[in-house]
Amino acid sequence: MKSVPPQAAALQAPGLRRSAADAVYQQVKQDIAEFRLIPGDRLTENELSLRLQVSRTPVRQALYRLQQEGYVEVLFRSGWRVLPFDFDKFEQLYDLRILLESAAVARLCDATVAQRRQDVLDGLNAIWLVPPEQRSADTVQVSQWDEAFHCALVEAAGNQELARVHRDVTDRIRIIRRLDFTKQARIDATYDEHAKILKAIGRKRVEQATLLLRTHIETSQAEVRKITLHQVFMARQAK
Amino acid sequence: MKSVPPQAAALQAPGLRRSAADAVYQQVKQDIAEFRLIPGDRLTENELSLRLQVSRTPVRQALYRLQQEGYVEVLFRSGWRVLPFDFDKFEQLYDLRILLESAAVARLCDATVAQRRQDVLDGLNAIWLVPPEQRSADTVQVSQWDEAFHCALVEAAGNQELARVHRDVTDRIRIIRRLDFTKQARIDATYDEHAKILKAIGRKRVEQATLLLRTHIETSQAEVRKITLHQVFMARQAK
DNA sequence: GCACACCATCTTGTATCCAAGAACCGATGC
DNA sequence: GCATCGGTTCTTGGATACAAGATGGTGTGC
Repeated sequence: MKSVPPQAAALQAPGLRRSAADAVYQQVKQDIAEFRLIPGDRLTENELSLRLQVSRTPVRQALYRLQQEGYVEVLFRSGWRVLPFDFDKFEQLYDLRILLESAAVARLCDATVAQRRQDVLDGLNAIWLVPPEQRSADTVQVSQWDEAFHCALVEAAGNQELARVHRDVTDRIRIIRRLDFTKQARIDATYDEHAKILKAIGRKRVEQATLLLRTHIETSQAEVRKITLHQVFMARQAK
Repeated sequence: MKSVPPQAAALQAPGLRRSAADAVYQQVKQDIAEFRLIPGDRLTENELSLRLQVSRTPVRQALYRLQQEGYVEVLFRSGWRVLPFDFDKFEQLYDLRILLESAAVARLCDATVAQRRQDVLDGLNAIWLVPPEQRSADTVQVSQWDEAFHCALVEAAGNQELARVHRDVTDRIRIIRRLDFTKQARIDATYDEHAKILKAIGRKRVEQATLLLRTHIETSQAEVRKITLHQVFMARQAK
């Protein structure tokens, strides 16, 4: 008989061998992003290991990884805490995001555009350069596409390290960024602005493309600035 | 693999309470940076725990952290390996560094310079704006000051997230960057260029300061591009 | 009622134990 | 001589045991 340690079904991704520690990491990160764990919440390793049916070892591995990435902190012999909201930090992450994406778009406008980059741009055009009646009204869908849009631009610029840092930033602002996609007006604006940016890149207008991108992100940043803790709580209740 | 002497003493930092896992992390990272562990070297958790006189638990914690930061990789049930040199990656990290530091310096030149930033600049001036006869000839010292110079500029710009990413980049390129400070000519150039950059920042010449900085880093990048694996090995033998 | 000491409980940090599989080495068949 | 099979050792991933200290509640002195 094959002895298998008891594990929650959610931890066994079919066809994808990942360690228990990875599974715990993904789960907790998702719990934070989807407001099941609220910034400021306390948690213990025992609690998590009981809930996810693994021992403390992979739980600890996951928590330390999340700590390094700035999601949680360990209180010496006194449990863990999901880091409280720090609006300054979001502001700085948005700043960093503008810097990284502007640089990426500037490079995309360069004369020497590889075929692979063109493929990426074609793929994005197929999503964002569509007639108004073909636009998606699904907020979750548009939210995911928006992330993918910005990540794809950076990936296509060719610097993997830059792309990695950008992915980290994307992960960290996700929790607050998604609150920006609840209004239809913001979705429409996103379609309009992404279309303009793509057209500018296609015509290799460096100045125009970077300016449009910067304005686009700053608009989102300004919206996020209006978000209050109260609103975060409301979004959680709605789940 | 070259046998490394036990360094249990280094694990007991007096007055500084840090966990065994932190100590192992620092030790291994330093071993890599100082060529005691060469890219490509294999190592096992048992070996490390014996050498550093701790159990496998903190060793594993440290290794996983180093893996996340891109220093080592785990081979499933077959030990660990210091990641081989990837010159493309260094190139990309230098690119990213130029981007981050240029942005920081541009902000430092802004009209609204806080007092704290001025303090940082004064501190840097005291080191780099000295008469030629007062310049340090100690390559290790200058190498450390060089790192501190660039990090201080970024810190002073006020975006902590940007500074954090920049610190990570600094850590990752250290191993190859220090090979750039073996020649006296490069040390002299560093003094000259840092002085020019500081003066430009002091006069708030944005264009001039960022251009000088970019050229300064690109020079270093070009030197690094000439470095071969052979040279890395030589530097190690000299230890 | 209130401050304080003390003790039981809880939590993380570290050590050790076990399971599953990779690697290696030697014997064996031909 | 050479390939192959088998088992022994080694390695990581995970589970459990133990240690040191933080926490919180309770009882006591006043």
